[in-house]
Amino acid sequence: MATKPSIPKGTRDFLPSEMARRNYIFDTIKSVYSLYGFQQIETPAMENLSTLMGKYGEEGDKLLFKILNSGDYLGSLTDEELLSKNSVKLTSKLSEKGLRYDLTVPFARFVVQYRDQIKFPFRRFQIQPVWRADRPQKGRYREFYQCDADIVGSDSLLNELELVQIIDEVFARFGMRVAIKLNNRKILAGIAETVGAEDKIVDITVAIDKLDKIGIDNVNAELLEKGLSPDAVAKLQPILLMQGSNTDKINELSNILKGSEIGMKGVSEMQTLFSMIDKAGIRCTVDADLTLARGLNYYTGTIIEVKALDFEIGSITGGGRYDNLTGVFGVDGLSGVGISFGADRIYDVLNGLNLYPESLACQTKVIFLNLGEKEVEFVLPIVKRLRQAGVATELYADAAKFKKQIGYAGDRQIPFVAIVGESELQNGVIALKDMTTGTQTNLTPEELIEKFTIK
RNA sequence: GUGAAUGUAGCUCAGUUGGUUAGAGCAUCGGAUUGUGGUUCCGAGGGUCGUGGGUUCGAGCCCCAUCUUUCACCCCA
Repeated sequence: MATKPSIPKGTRDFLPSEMARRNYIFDTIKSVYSLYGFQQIETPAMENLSTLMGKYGEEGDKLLFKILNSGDYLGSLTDEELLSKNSVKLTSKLSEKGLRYDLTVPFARFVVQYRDQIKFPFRRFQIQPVWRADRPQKGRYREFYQCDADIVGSDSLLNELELVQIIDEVFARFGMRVAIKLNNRKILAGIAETVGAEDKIVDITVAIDKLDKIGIDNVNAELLEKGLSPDAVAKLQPILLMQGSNTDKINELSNILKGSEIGMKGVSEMQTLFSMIDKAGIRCTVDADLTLARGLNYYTGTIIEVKALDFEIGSITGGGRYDNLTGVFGVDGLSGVGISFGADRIYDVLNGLNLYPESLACQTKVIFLNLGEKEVEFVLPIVKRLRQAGVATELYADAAKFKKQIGYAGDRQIPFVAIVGESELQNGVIALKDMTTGTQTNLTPEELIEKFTIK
């Protein structure tokens, strides 16, 4: 071992105790998805670069991990190409595969490819890692899990409602307080149209997305810098500073945007969605937030973002509607809407707030100590019967010192220790020690099995 | 991609203005205690001071490069 072994930057190993917590997160999300009728799929870690490139904007392309072609990948290059040192050009020759950047684009590819086998509207969920060649920092990794649920092939706003309900249910199960923020890309388009800067919609959304972070003055400065006219910036102010209840905001918007057809469409969608949310009885707060933009530029309708209320971290869940995602793969007219839980950030929040259930500490319920050959012979069938009854049971493999064995049980946080030594063997009983209280009782094998199976 | 900070034992850190064999606590392992842990006492193992250069009689300490981790920007889960 010449150098210390290590893992690539922005990646992580997970110890058993961490996996127990992570599985709790995945299992919770999974069971809620299933409850709403979503079906699981998986796609490969790597995709053809042609599938990935150009779907996430210029920035996104830079953040794609590319996989070097196998074999003699330099052989086909001309000297001129090699000496040009043009990374962008050479990349297309050296690499034709990349690691997936998110789950939505591969899903769009999947839908197009299997459209003859899929029954629409298609509700699928997918829990897999994605990779981004970003510089890691707090809550930001190069390999992280997304937990996506999407509905494809339905325009109904009922889908948006169900996604909001899923978010509500999942975070209720986690015991986390969150705020759901909603906006609509059509409203943003309407705003751009109303201030007379349709072509600047991306710049506008990116800038106003930062409002609560950098303040109104900086947002205005950025807008001007991006080439927006002072007049347009002035017109934007009442929208940026809009206050009040969701209904107030929607009413005011419908007033401001009445000249914009697309804007009014967005307002009406938002109105419908909020009235459904009111009737459905959502536990967490749901706010209309006009400064919510979200970076991914394929969203075309509702956009959703979730923030934790008691922990400082980026958004922990996001999503929205995209009218024509499959269009880039040659199939038009399929509308989709989806959300993605950021499992790694949720993990950070649950860790920070210590919100895990007690039962996660140890899966094993009981461990039998190994106090000699005869004792093990007696214990072996009991262990088997416990396992058949579904009780997670261990048997200490080595006839080590008593103290060492019971110390092992303590360190592993195994709640019960079953002791069979010389005297227990003679009486045909098992001494069961409750590790949390320290009390110990003698039980017959039948009593022992009964005790664990009744619970 | 831009700008900063950081790096000494498995972990958290000491380490005097550069000066002999680099320390502590926790953790690990062993013993006191041949059947009772998580809270006793004793002992042991473990570091080419992130890596590579340089300055110096001499570098953990000063300089340069590089990598790692962390933070901000960009962007995002």
